[in-house]
Amino acid sequence: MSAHSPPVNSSEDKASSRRRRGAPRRGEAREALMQAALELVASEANFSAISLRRIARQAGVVPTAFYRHFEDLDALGLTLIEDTFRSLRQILSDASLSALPLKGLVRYSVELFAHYVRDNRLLFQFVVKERFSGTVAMREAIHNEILLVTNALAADLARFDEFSHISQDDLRTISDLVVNTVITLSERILDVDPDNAEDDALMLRAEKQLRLIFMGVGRWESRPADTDTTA
Amino acid sequence: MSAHSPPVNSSEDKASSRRRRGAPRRGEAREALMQAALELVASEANFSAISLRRIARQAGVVPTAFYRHFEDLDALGLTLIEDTFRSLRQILSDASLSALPLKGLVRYSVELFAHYVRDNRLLFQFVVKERFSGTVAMREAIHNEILLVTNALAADLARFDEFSHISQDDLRTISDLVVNTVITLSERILDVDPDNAEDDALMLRAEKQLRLIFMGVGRWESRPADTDTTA
DNA sequence: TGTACATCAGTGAACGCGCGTTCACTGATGTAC
DNA sequence: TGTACATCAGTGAACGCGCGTTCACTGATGTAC
Repeated sequence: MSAHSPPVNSSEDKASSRRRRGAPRRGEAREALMQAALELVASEANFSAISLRRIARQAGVVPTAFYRHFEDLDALGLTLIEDTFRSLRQILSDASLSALPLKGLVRYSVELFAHYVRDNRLLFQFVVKERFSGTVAMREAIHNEILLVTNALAADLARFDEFSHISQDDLRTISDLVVNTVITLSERILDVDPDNAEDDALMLRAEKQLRLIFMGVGRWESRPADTDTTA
Repeated sequence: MSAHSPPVNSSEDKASSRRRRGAPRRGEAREALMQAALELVASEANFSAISLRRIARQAGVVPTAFYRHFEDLDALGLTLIEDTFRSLRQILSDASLSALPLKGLVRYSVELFAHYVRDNRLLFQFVVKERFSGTVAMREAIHNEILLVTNALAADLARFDEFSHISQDDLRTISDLVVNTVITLSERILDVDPDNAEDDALMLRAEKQLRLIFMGVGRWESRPADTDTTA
């Protein structure tokens, strides 16, 4: 650009490079800020590395507008985590897994969960990144929500006759292993291109691992005997 | 402090609040910078949230000294990850697990690993925090190192007669599940006070989960038959 | 339906601060003789 | 052992920049009449 260019150009350039979307309509800024934070975290960094000003810019809003909706960045982060898990809890209770026959349950659950993770990519990417690196409040919130899911799974498992020989405590230990395996699956799905066929291989592996676990449960006694190969 | 205090005091205050340790001796600054980064990440944030200047201050060194040892912060981060895993690989190969009897191996491995994690708290806390939230280069480095450990475990398992009926591919799937379980154990140990007795409960749970997995392996066939409860 | 008014979401200027990086420098350490 | 010199780890001043937060403001929307 020559020094004689009319100033209006540089002003337009500045506006387009600093704002990713048109200014949101009145009342939509809160949603726009949350979406902007998710997009920035997913596309380049973690939450602690993006600034309030960058989020506002991405949302098409002036930095000070942020304070109309959130006290600070922490509050925004916690809201995103609450949103993710409120919606996950809904999905899981709608699915009412314990009403289904045990046969085929593993495949069905893995597919349900993988589908849900793909449908909520940005939210899950956020949670995965912040689970260990977020603020104490964010990490505790995530940890507690995962604990709720684990306990709910243990309660669901307790309703199957096949597991009646397992103690409550052992059912929680088993659920913990299952939940960790499913979390690992989500982390991997999120690491791969959205419509990559590799997803299928990841799901198959997780399925195999879960079936392996339930095979072990078949032989499990809550006071394991010496039949244990590695005791 | 009154307005009449001699200026020398404020100068001393400033020095002590800005420098955590005495200036390192010549040639020790590189180590001091790495240690400072680990301390800051462990005690308050993740790597992307701490600045070059904070690290230098914590190390007792002027900010520009940083450039004598690392090209930028990324280079420091990658060095810390390489260090962690070089040392972990050493431990694991020294332990030569495949030379031990299968009986008792789970307990022995869990204890070895937990001990090692506790002995290298800061390094592991760094890796756990950066595994998903670090730069692409850091995440890839960590991912690749974990893959190496998983493959080594699969190779070790292949040497046991007890697993001769399992295909190479399934051994990797099993090793993957084992490694993920052990990673989860480390994350939990690191989340708890260094000398907290809760560690024992965490180790017992991980041990149970691993024994459960190996019980499943006993029933596993590489082309699983209909005996599978949940197929 | 039309008008006056209150509310409050969004604005834009301004502030002081810590940041990463540059540069020319200093002075301790190791080496050659 | 003693001296002269080269190296280069560590220094300190300086820069321009984006940051979070404050403040007084504007003007669109919803409500009362």
